[in-house]
Amino acid sequence: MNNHQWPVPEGEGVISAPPASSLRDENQPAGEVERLYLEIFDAVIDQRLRPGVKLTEAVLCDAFACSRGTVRAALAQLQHDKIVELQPNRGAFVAQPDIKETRDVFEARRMVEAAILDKLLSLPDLPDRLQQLWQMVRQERVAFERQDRVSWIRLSNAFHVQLVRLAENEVLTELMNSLCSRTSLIIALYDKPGCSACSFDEHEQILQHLSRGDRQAAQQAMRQHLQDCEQRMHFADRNVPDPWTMFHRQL
Amino acid sequence: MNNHQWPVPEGEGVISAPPASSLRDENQPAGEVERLYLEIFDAVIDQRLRPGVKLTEAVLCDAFACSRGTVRAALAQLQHDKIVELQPNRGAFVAQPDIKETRDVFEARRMVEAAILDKLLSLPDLPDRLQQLWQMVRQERVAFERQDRVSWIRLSNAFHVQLVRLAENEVLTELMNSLCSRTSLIIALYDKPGCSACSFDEHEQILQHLSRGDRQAAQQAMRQHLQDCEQRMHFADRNVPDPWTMFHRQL
DNA sequence: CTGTCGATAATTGTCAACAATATTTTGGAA
DNA sequence: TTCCAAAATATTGTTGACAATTATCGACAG
Repeated sequence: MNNHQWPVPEGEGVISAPPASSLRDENQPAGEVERLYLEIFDAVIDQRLRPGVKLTEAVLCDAFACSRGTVRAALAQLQHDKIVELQPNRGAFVAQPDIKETRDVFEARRMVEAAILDKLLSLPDLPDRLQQLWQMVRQERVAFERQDRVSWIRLSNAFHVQLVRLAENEVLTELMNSLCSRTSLIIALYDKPGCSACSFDEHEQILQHLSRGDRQAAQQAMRQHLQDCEQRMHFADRNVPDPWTMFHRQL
Repeated sequence: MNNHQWPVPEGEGVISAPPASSLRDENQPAGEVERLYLEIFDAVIDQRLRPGVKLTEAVLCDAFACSRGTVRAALAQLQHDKIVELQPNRGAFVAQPDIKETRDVFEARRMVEAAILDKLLSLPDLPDRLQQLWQMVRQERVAFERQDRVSWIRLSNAFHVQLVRLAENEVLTELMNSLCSRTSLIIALYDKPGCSACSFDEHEQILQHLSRGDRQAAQQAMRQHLQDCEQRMHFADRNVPDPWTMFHRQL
């Protein structure tokens, strides 16, 4: 299992094997549709499925050996998470967030993550809880140094999600999970590989401020981090995935 | 259309006709499943479907004259929004948020709504935009005075959603929509009808502080408003919807 | 009377076929 | 050749049926 061949927009070749663990919680009993959901979700986040690619139902249910009913259920859920766009009678496409959505997502993240930092700083044992995050930042550095872009994006998201998880609020955790996955799509569309600076460095700084209990500095660092990320997006010469698909989406 | 007979836990009689407009945005082309989604969603928010009630697929597709595939798709989406709980091979139940979830939802709301007030206060033409909200508060008062509990809850939610909408951020709006609907479920479960004080009064105060541009007071009023609402919840003698259902949910 | 086991009934999970819609190809005329 | 129309193909939307699982009821032993 798990070594299917994804539909590729152009001739990008066979994708590498998907990673074992997902960003999302695996608390549910996980039926057939949940498996498909996670499979496609991961593929989009890892950019094995580029934004704008059409997800033909027949291809999917062939790739995963399941019926179209299952595929449709999974796609419906993904649409609800804004990971795919479901056009009536046309089919499902990996979502292509526009400039407005980019602005909204990052603004929401700045708001929510600032509030979360505030709460975290009121925890008495915060430095202890931060241990695992230091570990995570080290992994980020490794992924960055060996140019492993997929792992880097995945770990970068995981950092923010794990940070929220420390607040022990399920609602906020799921919320951040959703925002992070949408951010991944945005990065896939608008970020230039060359420009993706050392964000693990900024993560490290945030951790330092947090463990020192410096509220002001932590807030500022997080705000700057998110703002930097947003401003790395280039909307002019966008990362067009596939002229054929673009044409048929009337853009 | 729209005058179906909902499955009722005990002998609560026939439900009243559902209201015309929904809380949720109706931007999508609205397929068959979207209709079902909204129908069930509204019924839950309006408490015509009480928490814990089982939603049998056959009953639903009989009530709305559609196939089970449609019903399953709608239920899957509702599960994703935490409006219904989908137990594998057991069926769908209207969600019953527990104490922890209640805490988390209200904490998330305090965080997000505080941040939103901050943003709103930076808008130059805020007082103009607040016009429609004054109108809304008046409606709340009317609903409260004629003891129309359903309209009151609906309008109370709408107030918060509309307030967020002024910030012109789609992501935040949808987020608040989700949080408000979950709040409705919580109120249905844990609030005593008698105790639901004059919250429209608190809404009015928030508006006053906002139109005066008094950041400190507005923040405090919103915080207090949400905290009051949360503390009106009584977890001891909970509003048990149906012993039969409760039993089979292993509680 | 209570609790356990087994058969029956009801409900969900999955699938395959059909109808509706959209896309591609084909054919012909300017 | 280029453009337009219409048949042909492909894909999605919907439905109904069947298999798998679970809930209900009744018989029976303790």
